[in-house]
Amino acid sequence: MAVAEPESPTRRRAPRVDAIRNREAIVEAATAVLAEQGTAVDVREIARRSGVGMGTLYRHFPKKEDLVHEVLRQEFTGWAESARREAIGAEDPWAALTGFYQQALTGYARHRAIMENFALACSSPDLDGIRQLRLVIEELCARATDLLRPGVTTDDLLLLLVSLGHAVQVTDEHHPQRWHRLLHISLDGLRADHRSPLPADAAPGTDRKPDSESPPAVRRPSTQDSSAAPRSSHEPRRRRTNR
Amino acid sequence: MAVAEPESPTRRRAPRVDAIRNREAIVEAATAVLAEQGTAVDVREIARRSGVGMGTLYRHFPKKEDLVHEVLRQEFTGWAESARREAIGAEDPWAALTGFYQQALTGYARHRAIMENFALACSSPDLDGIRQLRLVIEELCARATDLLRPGVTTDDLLLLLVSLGHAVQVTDEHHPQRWHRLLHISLDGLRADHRSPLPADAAPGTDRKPDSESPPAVRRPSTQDSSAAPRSSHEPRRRRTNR
DNA sequence: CGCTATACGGAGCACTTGCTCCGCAAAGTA
DNA sequence: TACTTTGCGGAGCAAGTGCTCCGTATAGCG
Repeated sequence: MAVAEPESPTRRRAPRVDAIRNREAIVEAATAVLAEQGTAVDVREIARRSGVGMGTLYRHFPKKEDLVHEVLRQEFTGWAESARREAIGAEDPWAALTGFYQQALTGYARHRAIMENFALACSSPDLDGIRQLRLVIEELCARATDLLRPGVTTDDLLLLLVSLGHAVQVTDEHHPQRWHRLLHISLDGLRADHRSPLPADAAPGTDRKPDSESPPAVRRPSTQDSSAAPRSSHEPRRRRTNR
Repeated sequence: MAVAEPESPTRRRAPRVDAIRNREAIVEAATAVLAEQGTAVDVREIARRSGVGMGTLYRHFPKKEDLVHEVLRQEFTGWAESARREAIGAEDPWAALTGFYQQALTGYARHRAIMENFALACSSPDLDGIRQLRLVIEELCARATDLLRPGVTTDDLLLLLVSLGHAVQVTDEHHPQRWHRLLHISLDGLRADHRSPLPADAAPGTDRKPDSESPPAVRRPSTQDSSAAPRSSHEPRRRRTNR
């Protein structure tokens, strides 16, 4: 079957300069808008800010998702690179770790689209920048291993980052510095002077019986819900004999 | 001016039984749906699940917001009551505190609408249930004050709750137990054996210069952005002389 | 300059979602 | 039962949003 020709005989012209300029303007505007408002923005807003029509935007990025992906790719890659530079620069492993959190929470936790996707992407990183970021954290974790309490994993550090990132967003408007206290507390909790072992990640044979105690009345939103519900909760209630 | 008459001369009939039944069905369905999907649900979905038409739903709750508010009121109040019961029941202050977090994160952190509004509502609690919840935490904090590191406030505990609640939601699908490790770490960081003082909440004269170091390139989404931007970032780029 | 491949803009389509309107059914009353 | 008041359902409106279509402009090439 015909493979996409690596160098077609009928060479396509190089892209026009205005096309290149427009593409860059779109990405630039999208970066700002996605940082401010997250991925829920109206595409028209991006088009307006970049001074470009909808047609132009959609030729360069056929789906909104494509544009978002491109922006996130750039942002995460840039983040990973600067984080790696800082990590290499610091000689004290603990300072490197705390510095990483400071940088991340001060600089990136307010980027709405980044934080929206960071959590998702951590489980299945489809973006290369995220993989690189994970590598940096792995390295920080490895270097500080003697200072960290035993059993702390890269995933713990990542989840802490996501968790604190949310705290930053939540407090940003009214108490923009409050998250520092939480970071301080968490980092202290990570230190090696705590000998008590951390609970297992996935608990196959936990001693907590599934649903016997505290959580009252709030149903699990996910699947398995139906196992406890008397009827499929998506089915409309039987309507009373009307009219 | 005429106050709403406490007992009008023309007494309105009591509401019909079917109206009462429908109202309850709506609230019940809305509770489930809001827990599962958050406040972004389609109102039609609530109507369908409660076996009621749109007209009925909107007579009982003229705005979607009214329905959401009613559901959240009930949920937060129930949460606060059960939390208070548990807090009173426990004799060990530390066990009471950890038990509260366990209950909250196991039972309520998966309730999407609750978590959406919890953060917002903590700053300006418009719901009575949230105020009650805060009181419970205040009490837990006061009772455990000797076991907590100096300077820990109710707001710290609340922010920690919001932060960990997000961690629960994020990991719920693929690693449903992982948040326990983070809770363990955070609680250890809260203990009294840490003597290092926590950073100030709002830092009026912080020694960190505003924008001199780490945070690279990510613009603050909120106001004050314009102070650094060369032009109002909401204004479209000057279009090139076209056609 | 003239020609053509390339790129552009924005009206408009399709779909979603909050909410309304109104003809009709049913509960309550006598 | 006859009648009034209250309540009901769901089609449909208005506004928002992702995306397309197509007539027109322009960059690049000779």
